[in-house]
Amino acid sequence: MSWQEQLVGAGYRLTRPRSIVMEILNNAKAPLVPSAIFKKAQRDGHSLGLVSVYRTLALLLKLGLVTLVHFSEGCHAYVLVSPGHHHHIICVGCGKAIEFSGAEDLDALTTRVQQETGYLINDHLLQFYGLCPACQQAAIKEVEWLSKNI
Amino acid sequence: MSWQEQLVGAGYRLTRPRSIVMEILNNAKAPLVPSAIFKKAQRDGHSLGLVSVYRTLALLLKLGLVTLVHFSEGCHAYVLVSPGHHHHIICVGCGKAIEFSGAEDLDALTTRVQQETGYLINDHLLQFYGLCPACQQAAIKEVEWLSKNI
DNA sequence: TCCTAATTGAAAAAGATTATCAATAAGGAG
DNA sequence: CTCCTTATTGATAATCTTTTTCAATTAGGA
Repeated sequence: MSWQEQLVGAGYRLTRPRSIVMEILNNAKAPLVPSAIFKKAQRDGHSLGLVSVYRTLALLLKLGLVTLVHFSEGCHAYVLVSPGHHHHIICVGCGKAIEFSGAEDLDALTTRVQQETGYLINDHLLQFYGLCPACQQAAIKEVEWLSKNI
Repeated sequence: MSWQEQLVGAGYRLTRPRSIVMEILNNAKAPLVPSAIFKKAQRDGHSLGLVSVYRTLALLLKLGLVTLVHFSEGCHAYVLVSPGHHHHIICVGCGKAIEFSGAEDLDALTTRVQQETGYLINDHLLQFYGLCPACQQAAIKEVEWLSKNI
């Protein structure tokens, strides 16, 4: 299914700005930040507002047509690390983050990806997202309450 | 080695603002953004400039005492995804990103972390960073040139 | 071709981050 | 313990990113 079909299928209109953004992303060899997409569009002679770039990206993200790439700089949250532990699992309910060990588990994957892609890997970013035990309990209680009162 | 020793050992001074930031991070149950650290300090009656929070975090990051946590929102770069492929390896030389498959390799780790932490995992973020083949070549040429001309 | 509602763009607001520079304070020397 | 030097701080301002607002535009069905 083409992205146009996905877009229309989800009830959105196929518009000029959306086509421009998709075309630019399609021709890009590296991830682009919104302002870069905006500038590229201008250089290509397209009329496109920066705000529309933001809105289009948010939509494409929702549709799963694009994904985010995290560089080391930017706006992030900070947590302390223990020696040797550099991976976190973050609760999407309350934000609580705890560390977990297991970088070794990535070794096999790292080696394989290096061979397949030809890239020389020297760092990685791995994070899990989920519900902490407390938020799981809260979610269960919520469901119980709903089933009893609705 | 305590963080104070690490700080001083690296040639930095042990100051009030740095202690406050470390204490707040130490007591935090979730990752904190700079402004949240700043507000917490104010609520605790500490005098601390927001700018110092930024500077302190940058320093702690350099020393490896804190790490970044990436939430799904925020300022990031965007790339297209292929169906089923949601992981990227990004060249730190030129920014070029390509996808790789292998989410299955995380299954065992996911299961183990779920058991160990009690979290219910429903998403993850995995990215590799390294040098693409072209940038590796460029790096090799650079070294050759240096060894010949210096 | 017309109509309606989704979408856009410009401007402004809100937030986040960085640069500047005089005032302050950490920590070694005496 | 006091003084001195210099790293560090905090206030202000500048810069940049992202979101909000709202009137004008336009996609796509009638």
